[in-house]
Amino acid sequence: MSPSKMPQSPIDINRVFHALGDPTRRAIIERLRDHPQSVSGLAAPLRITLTAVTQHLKVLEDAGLVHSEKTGRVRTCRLDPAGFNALDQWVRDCRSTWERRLDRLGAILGEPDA
Amino acid sequence: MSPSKMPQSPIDINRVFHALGDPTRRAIIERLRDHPQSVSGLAAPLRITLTAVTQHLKVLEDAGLVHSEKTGRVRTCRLDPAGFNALDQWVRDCRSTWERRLDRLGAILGEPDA
DNA sequence: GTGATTGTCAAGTGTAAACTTCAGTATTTT
DNA sequence: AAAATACTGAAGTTTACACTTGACAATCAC
Repeated sequence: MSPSKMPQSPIDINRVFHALGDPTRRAIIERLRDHPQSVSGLAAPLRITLTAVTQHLKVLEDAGLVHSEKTGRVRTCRLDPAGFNALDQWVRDCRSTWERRLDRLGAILGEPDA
Repeated sequence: MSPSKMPQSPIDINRVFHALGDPTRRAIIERLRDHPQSVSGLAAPLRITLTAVTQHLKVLEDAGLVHSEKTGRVRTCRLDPAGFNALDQWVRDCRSTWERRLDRLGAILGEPDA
């Protein structure tokens, strides 16, 4: 594993959920779904200061949900698949467990006298 | 649509994310993955009071992630698919948008002179 | 250069919410 | 009936965090 290939630490699902727990941050994410945005571009429709947006972006980046890079004086933000993959995995895990339970239930119902 | 078939209001994704934003509540959910539990059964491994667990359960139920019913003096809690379906849908929506973007990118790269 | 745009940092405020305590209500056990 | 079990409700505390202000840094436009 080349160290140069590990820019961000492995996703902490804790951070992901905390990040998504805030409505403003989800609003930011849904804006980023359309296309990458600058910080002020993201701030415009939200009724909060630029500073607040920057703080939200920090949380989203630490969660691996957003990636950004600064070119000149403008920071361009885009969605980062990493966090979403982790989230998807968590949901999948939850679902798989109880589908297994349903399968067992189905087996029992299917063979009532086994 | 029979009114008797609509026991809980439609899922509010806002509540779902808020509910999952707390580590203790996710711990509760992961315990419920194994099998249904009583309130005190859930409280045992957590280092908080029974009251706190009850409060967390209220949040989880309002989010449609947990369903419970009281029989005698014991309340039995189990996972509720409704909230998880809504969550899954949200993740899917997010992912689909940017995969469409990747498709467009792929199309452009595939036909550089179209 | 001057001035406008774009963002960052440090420090403070205010509120939501996670948790506690304590008192109370049903149920089950003996 | 008395005691234990399993919760529930009201009210207070304390911490976390969303947001602001104000000062500053860097880049672009003129």
